[in-house]
Amino acid sequence: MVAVSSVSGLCWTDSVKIASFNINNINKRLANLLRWLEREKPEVACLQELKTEERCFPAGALRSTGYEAVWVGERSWNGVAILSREQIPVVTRLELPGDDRDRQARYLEAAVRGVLIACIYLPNGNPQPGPKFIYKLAWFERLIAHAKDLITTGLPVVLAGDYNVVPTVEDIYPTRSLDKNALVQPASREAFQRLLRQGWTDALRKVHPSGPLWTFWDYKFERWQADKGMRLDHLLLSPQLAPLLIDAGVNRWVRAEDNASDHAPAWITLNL
DNA sequence: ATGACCGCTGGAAGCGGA
Repeated sequence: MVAVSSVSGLCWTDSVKIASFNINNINKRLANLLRWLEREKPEVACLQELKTEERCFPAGALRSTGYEAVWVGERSWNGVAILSREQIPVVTRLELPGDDRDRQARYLEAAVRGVLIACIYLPNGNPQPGPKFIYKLAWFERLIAHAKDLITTGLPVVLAGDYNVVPTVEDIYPTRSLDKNALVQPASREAFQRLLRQGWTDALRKVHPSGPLWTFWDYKFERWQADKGMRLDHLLLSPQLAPLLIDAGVNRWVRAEDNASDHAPAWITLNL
């Protein structure tokens, strides 16, 4: 918990930082992850692309840094985790409802500090068109259906993760070379907008209504050095949480480090 | 516009990623 003064200056309230970070292999980048946790000290961190079998998840190193964790994983690909400082997250779901045959580790849900946290790794969908794009859109429909159930409960919920969607033209550097890419397709953007219209607030855009807010820079073609990125990682707030939003941003310094993931953490602070 | 990345798998090029 970090104490921050209220607008009135007459009282103090507790601010809770919640972050989402596509780590791109948690064991390969464990030192990067621990540096980020120690410097930024989020109360809650949602991680995607663990790329490790469950038995190789570095729970001990995280506990030594002050974080309890829950996770789902599979060999080589995917994998998601929810980290919480000094409090064990209470798992409510280990998979996204709607398709019993889908074994990919892309969804995890847990209660932390009175908030329901969903950690999301939405399928990339490339190449487009093709079966992977069909899977992406089908997964998106399952997410939209489940998100509707969550919002109906009236609980405080954060939907955090790598959505693999560039929501608008303002969320990517100027280019035409990706026009066929799954991340910018009208069907992908329409699904994201339909999710928002249930009543979710896109927290980073609420705090920063316009301008670049990149969370991903491709390893190829020196995209980081040229600051040609995209906004793919999003934290969506249920209606009762939206008024509690204090601040939001991107920890860009993480992307500049040696051995960095191609994503940087996106974060919010809430006045709980 | 295209493209020169990264890491894993398997044991070589091919893949997934975005």
